[in-house]
Amino acid sequence: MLFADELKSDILKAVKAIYDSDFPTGKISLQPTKKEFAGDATLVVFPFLQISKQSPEQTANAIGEWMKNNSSLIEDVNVIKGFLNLSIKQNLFIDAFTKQQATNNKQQTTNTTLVEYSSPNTNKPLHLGHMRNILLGYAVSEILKANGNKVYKVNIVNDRGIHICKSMQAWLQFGNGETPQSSGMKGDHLVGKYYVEFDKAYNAEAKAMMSDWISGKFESPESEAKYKSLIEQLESATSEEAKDKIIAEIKAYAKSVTPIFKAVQQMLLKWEASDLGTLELWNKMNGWVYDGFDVTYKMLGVDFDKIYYESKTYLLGKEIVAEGLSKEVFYKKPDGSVWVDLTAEGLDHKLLLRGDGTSVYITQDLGTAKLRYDDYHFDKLIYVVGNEQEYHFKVLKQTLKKLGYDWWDSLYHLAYNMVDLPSGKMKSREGTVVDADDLIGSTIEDSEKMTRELGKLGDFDSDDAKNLYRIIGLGALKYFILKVDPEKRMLFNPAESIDINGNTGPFIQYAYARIQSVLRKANSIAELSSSAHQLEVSEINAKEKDLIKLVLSYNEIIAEAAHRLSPALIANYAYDLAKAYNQFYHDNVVVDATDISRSLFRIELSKQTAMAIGKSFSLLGIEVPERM
RNA sequence: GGUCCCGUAGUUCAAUGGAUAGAAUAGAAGUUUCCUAAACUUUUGAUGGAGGUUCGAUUCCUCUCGGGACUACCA
Repeated sequence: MLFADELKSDILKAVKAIYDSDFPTGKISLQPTKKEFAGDATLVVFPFLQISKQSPEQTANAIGEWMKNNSSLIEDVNVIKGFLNLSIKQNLFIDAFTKQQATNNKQQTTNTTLVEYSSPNTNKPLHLGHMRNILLGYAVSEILKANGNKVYKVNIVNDRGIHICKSMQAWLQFGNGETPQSSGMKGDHLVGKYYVEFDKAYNAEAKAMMSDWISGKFESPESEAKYKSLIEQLESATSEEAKDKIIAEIKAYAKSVTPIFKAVQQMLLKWEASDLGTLELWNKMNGWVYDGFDVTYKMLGVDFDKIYYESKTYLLGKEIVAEGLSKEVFYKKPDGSVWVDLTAEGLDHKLLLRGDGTSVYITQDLGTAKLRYDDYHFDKLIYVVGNEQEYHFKVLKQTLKKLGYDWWDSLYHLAYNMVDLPSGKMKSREGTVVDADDLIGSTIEDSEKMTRELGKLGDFDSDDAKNLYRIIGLGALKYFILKVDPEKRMLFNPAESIDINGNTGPFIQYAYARIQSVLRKANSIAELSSSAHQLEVSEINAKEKDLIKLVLSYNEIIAEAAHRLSPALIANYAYDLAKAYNQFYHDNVVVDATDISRSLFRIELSKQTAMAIGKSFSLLGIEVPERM
């Protein structure tokens, strides 16, 4: 809050003077005064009652009286119940505002922070869930940067494994050599298409196989034995639940022995053996995907300082596992698998290495965490990952702790909840995902439609207009996602698309564009631009004061948002600015040739407001238009 | 079963333990001689339930009812 430190210091003096008692600064509760009451800052006096031994009103009156007589900050006070409302002298706001330009004091820290976000698989295009991740990761990075941290944005691409082999196999079987060029499809969509093709073929083959089994035809003695034993279990199962479980097991088994799946498994083995043909195909298809992702990342305006590839890092964790074994913090089971016992930490036993010596997800994450520490010696490593992986990150941290890495507590899992559709959860298998590129495209189309309906095109040429639709569409989309607290599930209705009125990106963009228009008008008035007048006002009205307060709280908001890793805070701040400006605008003539010093002041206020909006939005990765 | 997250106007979202729980949208009613009406003004309407701690609880604790996630030799 504005002047909080100065006020607190005076309040302490008051308490000392009246009650002859020292009070801990941290326990002073100061908050902005609510709109309905007179004043700028409100002191909650309940904490002082122990010292004062008086009623809340009496205490508030006593402190208020002292402040009014002795504090150089205070103009007036009023008491309502246990709340002391303090009115701060107007000229302090004016002074602070006019000095603002010179003292844009951004705190500098030497903290190195890594933010990992996006982390896509290379077998399908990005969807709405990824967008929440990407926008959150980018915004958090920018906010930390603005607060003086040294930030590196990193991405880890899951470019290897069974999933990409599925797309590759389907492409070989059904692709007829189709490429992004030949099909005109974006590379990631093309590869995603074959992932779906795989799933179709896979299910069809499994179904055929099961009907063969039912009619007594078996492609191998192993299947026959397995099937018959499962059927026996099914017959002896008593509960519906147990039966369902066995049926699911039969289905899973059928899938695992389909020809297409066996081909995929072969392919993975060949990949791991560095088979040239397989690697070539893998490189080719991953290349398509990267080209596709790049388009989407660019469209979203996000970037990375370093990209890690799992194909290069997936073996790293094994050394750590060996190290843990030698330190005896891990243990080996008779089958050769390696485990860590985290029951003392309230977790469970966790597998770190398979019996056959291959690594699992957590093995890789141990490895990449260490690699990153060696690369950057970070003070903090923030993982932007869905909250369904909370358990995973707890295990990861505790395991690193057990290994004795003193940076284990620098890892932070920034968890976000899933995005719901009106029809329920998004499921890629059921085709109920909202594709990121489609969504961006349709939002931009909507903004175009909206703009045309409003007849806003004016003197825009077609490139300008196109750019504007893009800025507004993306602004609406990004703001919509970022204004929601990450921990909350959020509901997204693609049919209704994105709001463009109300607490939205375009509302704020509009306020910005309007200010630019005001500033253009100001420039066109020769008297003002050539004027030697100083920025001088002695009095301000309520709307001006509201706006000044907001503009001046910029640094504080950034610090708070960085502390809480909360883009939503910035989004709300930008909205408050836009709203306060609109209200200010309707109550005041900004550019008034008859009152030059007043105009200069209001123009400066407009400028500062626009800057604050622009900076806030740039932290969120949202562009702001010069006109709209 | 165990662990974790979420329940706030019809709807989508806010609220470091503080005042009469804010916005937006939808509904009702207004405002364009003026720098952008994608704006502004007025109005109707909510903390799942029961206890507890506190001067004071949407917030903290316990129980309960709903929704979800995790609890894989998948990543």
